[in-house]
This record gives sequence, structure tokens and C-alpha cells, in this order.
Amino acid sequence: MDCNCVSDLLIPPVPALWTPGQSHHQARARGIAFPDWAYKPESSPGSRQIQLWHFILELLQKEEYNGIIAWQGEYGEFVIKDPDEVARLWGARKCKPHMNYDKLSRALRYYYNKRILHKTKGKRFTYKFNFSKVVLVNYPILDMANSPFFLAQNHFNGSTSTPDCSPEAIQSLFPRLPDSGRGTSLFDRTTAAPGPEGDKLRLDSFPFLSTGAPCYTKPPSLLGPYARNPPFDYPWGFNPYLPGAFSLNNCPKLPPGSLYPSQFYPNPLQSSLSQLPHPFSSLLPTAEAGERGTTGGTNGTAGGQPIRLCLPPYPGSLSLGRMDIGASLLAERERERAEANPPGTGGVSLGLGAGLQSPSERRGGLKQDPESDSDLEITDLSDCSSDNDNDHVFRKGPSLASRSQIVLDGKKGSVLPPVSSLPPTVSPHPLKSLKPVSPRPVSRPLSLSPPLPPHEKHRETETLKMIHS
DNA sequence: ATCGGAACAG
DNA sequence: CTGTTCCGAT
Repeated sequence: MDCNCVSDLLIPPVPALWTPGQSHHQARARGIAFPDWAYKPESSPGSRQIQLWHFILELLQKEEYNGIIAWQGEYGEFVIKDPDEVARLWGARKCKPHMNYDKLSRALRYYYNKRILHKTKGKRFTYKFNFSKVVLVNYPILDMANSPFFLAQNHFNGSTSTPDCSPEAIQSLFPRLPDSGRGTSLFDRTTAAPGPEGDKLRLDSFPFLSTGAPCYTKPPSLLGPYARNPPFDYPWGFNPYLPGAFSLNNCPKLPPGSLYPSQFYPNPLQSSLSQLPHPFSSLLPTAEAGERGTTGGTNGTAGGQPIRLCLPPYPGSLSLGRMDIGASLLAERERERAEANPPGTGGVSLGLGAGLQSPSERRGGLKQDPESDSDLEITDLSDCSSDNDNDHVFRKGPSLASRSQIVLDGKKGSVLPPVSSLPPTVSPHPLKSLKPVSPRPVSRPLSLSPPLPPHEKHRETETLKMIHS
């Protein structure tokens, strides 16, 4: 039969900035950008093929699909509005024509034990992601505990009302990064940048940068309509990890000194990352800037966008204190199999005092899963807004002048010297990472597959060529 | 609607 | 290992 597997080779075009369902309503959802690498099949150890959760994330990330699946409810929670359609898309992606929601949901259920996902009881077709889990799964090697992101997050969580310290501050720490991956064409599209074609950068190689820290998109109110969106004016030499670079001062809770532990640079990867710009930048809206409210979406998005995930707001609760998240995650991991810990257990905080202990020790009181299914340890972090409120922070250097031109693999890693030191871990196959989904709207009124504007297409092609070489 | 066991595929 | 396919039980 004919399946749409090809879609795997296509690149989604438009960046999908999460849009709060056009809504002004309720707690507006803030989108969080899920790190690119999270969407890459390669990032899923053990599986060469796209995984269901990746796929879900992809759909969630694109507003075109908001009619069938969308973030809703608590942070990380999403609802499958049209189970059959989602199943159909999944089936198309996997070339399983007989896929249906029953089967898809079975696969989803397997995630419960893995703690990647869990069901939101009481709400139909509603599930919730445990992002930290996802992160861990993808990048277990990272010592996220030491990441400023996480640290910030912890604090962030601690106080609900301190949004300040959080997202924005952190965000300001990183320069914008063009997107990545698969998409490769990200910036281009936007283009806004009249000229520089060289804005291609592949962050795939720096998964870590993305850090797993999904970032929130600013609520509409905060975001300008993309007023300014300089592709990125941060000097590549900027090292976000340098103390000086951070201006988390606004973050009262962050203990000085704890931000950049030496362990922060455990490996080459990390060091190289330090020169990378901020990945979240790709969140910048582009074409669809103007229109966002339609759920049915129609923007022309089709191709090359990297993946960006948008989540609904809520930093729920990271229950970890500032302890080491990594440890807790590990603990969780173990716990995972040990106890299927039914949700609903009390104990909100994951042992603040736990600190880094061996996974086996953690047992002590770590119990999370505050209530129901919210054991989600959120890893969100910064506000990845598209607007650069904090640009000024970085604005200083040679701005545009030094735009990077990193291309990918093999080609030239011009601007990022350390590229060579990057671990081969990620994205071995550029092409592969290029395209995640392109569910074609086989049936469905929704504009599942908007046409790609000519120029974009062109760009895309170019990009591909580049990658190829 | 959900769940999870079991067999099976790649 | 990650589903896919069936399916009986809630």
C-alpha cells in the first residue's frame, strides 16, 4: 500500500511558534519550545524510527494540528481531540494503514511505565508529558543537575510567582540560535534577514544546548507581534555559560556560585555548546506571524521547520528543590520500574535534601507525584520568546557581522570551532533529521499540509543541497 | 474510555 | 526495544 512515509523526508516549513489557541482566554498557554533534538529519531536511543512521543510532540508543536491534538490543561498536558485522525496520521507515518486509536493508545500506555507520559484521569483523551523524563531519555549523559537551566528552574518552580527569574532571565542568557535541524531552513524562511544566507546553523549537533529545557514562549501579551526579530545578533563567541554572561541576578533565589559549577563542562559537548547561540530563537515566528488564531490552521507551514514544541503553561511543579535534578531523575528512573507508583500519592517535593546520591540511595523520601498525575518534573525554562526582550544583553558584540554560517556536518563549521569536538552522538544523518513529519492531510479539512511557498521551497532545496554536500 | 497482558514484528 | 495487534477486564 501506499503510505505516506515519505513524509519523513520532508521538512516542515514554518516554525511553529506555539500560539495559545488564539486565545486570550484563560491561562494562556505559553508555548515551550522543546529542544530540537528531542524530535530527532536519533535522539531516541534504541530506535531508529520515529517514536510515538516524538510524533505527538510534533503534532503538538504545529498549530495546524491544533484541531486534532493540542496542549490543554496543565503544563505538559495535551488532549487528543480527534483520536482517529491522530491515529491515522501516526499510521501514515509508520506505514501502518490499520492503525487506530486503540492501538495508538496502547503504545501510549507503554509510556506510562517509562514515565514519559501518563494519563490525566478523568479527562478523555488527555495525557500528560513528563518532560524531564523525555529529556533524560534523550540525553542521559548530560548532567542536567548542573545546568543553570535546571537550577533556575528549580527556583522557578519554587515560587510560582517569580516568573522573573525564570524564563526571561534565562533566556536572556542565550543568544538566539537558528534552528536546526532538520529544518535547516529555518531562518531562511524568515528571512528576514535580507541577506545573510549564512544563517544556517545546525544545532542538531548541540542537543545539549537545547538543553532539554523547554522554554516557554511568552504569552501573547508579552510577545510582540514579532516586532523585531533579528535573527540573532549574538556574537558567536559568546559563552552563555560564562558567569558574566548570565544575568540571573534577577533571580533572587539562585544561589550565587551554584550556577556554573565546574562540572558544568563535563565534556566537550558542553564546552562547545558554550559557543552556541540560543536554540529557542527558532521560535521566531515567521510567516504565520500574523495569523494565529485559527485553529484549523492554515498557515503555510510545511516544511522546514524544526521542531519546536509548545506547551501550555505551567510550570507546574518541579518538585525538586535545588537538589540535583539529575539525581532525582535517575532516582525516578529507578523508581520507575520499582514502583509504578500510582499517581495520587502525596509528597510533593522531591527531596530537597537528597542531593546527589547514588540512585540507589535516593529512596529516602523522594516521592513525588504530588497528586494525581502530576509528577511531572518540568524542565522548562526559559521563556523563549520570540521577541527579544533581552536582546540588549547580548547586543553588544559584533552583531550581525558575525553571523554564523555554520553549515553542517562536514561542510564547514566555520564559526563554531569547537564543532569538531562535538560528540558524534547526535545527528549522524543530516537528512534523516531533516524531516520529521509531514503528515499529509489525506482527508480532513484541516489544513494539515499547507502548501509551501515557492521561495521557501527553494530555500529548502538549497538547504538540502548544502546538507548533502 | 482505559488498562495491561500476551504474542509478534522489525 | 518500540511498537503493533488482539483482546478480555474495568
